[in-house]
Amino acid sequence: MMLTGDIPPNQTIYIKNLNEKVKKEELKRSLYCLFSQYGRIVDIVALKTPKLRGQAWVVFSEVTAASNAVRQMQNFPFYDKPMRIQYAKSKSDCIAKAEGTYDKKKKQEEKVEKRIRTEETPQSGAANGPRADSNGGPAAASRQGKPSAQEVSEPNNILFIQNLPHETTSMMLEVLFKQYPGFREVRMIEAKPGIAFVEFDDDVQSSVAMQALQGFKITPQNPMAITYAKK
DNA sequence: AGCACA
Repeated sequence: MMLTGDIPPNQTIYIKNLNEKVKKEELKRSLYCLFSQYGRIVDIVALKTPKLRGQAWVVFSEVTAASNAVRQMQNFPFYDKPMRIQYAKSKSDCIAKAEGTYDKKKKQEEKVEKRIRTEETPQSGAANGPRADSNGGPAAASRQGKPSAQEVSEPNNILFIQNLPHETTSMMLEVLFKQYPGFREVRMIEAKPGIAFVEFDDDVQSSVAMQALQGFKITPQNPMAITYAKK
C-alpha cells in the first residue's frame, strides 16, 4: 500500500494529522528531535493559519533521509495522534535558494494563481516567530558533556538528563525517548529546569536510549548530557 | 482534510 500517493520522492516531507494544540515552536523542536535521527535537517516549516495548522514540512539535506523518515515514522504516535507522512509536492524554498534556482517573481505569480483558484483573500497570518532553527549539528550528534569518571553511576534503568533548554517539556522528551523499547516515563521537577529523569524497564534498554541520544541537541546550544541516575 | 516557505 502506497501511503505516499503518487508524489515523487522529495527531500522534504509533508506531515499532517499533527496535534493542533501544540504550540508552533514546541512542535518544530519536537519534530526536529524526532526526525534528525534520519539525517541532517535543513529547515522545518509549520504555520498555524487556518489552512495550514496541523501540518508541517521537514526539509532534509538528502532525499534518502526523507525516504527513510516517510517509511519508518509513518503513523508514529506523536502528541497522541498518528503522523501521516508523505513527500512534499514541491521543492522547498530554502533548497531552491541554495541551488540558486529560486525565482521570487515566479513565486509571486504562483501565489496569485492560487488565490484566484480558491477565491480567497491573502490570509496574512500574524507576525511569526523567529526563523526556523537552522540547526547546526547532525542527528545523533556530538558526544559532549561526559562527566568525569568518578561521578559515573552504575548502569541502571533510570537516565538522568542534563543541559536541556529551559523550555523543554516532558512531552517533548517523551516523544524522543518513547522511540526506544522499554520506555516507561519522563519525570521533570518544576523547581529544577534543565534536567529530567527518564525511566526504562531495565538497564539494557536505558543504555540503548542513552547511546542513541547522547549529545542530542534540542537546540544547537543544548547537547543533552545523559548519565545513569544515582540510585 | 488541509502542500508552505511571515
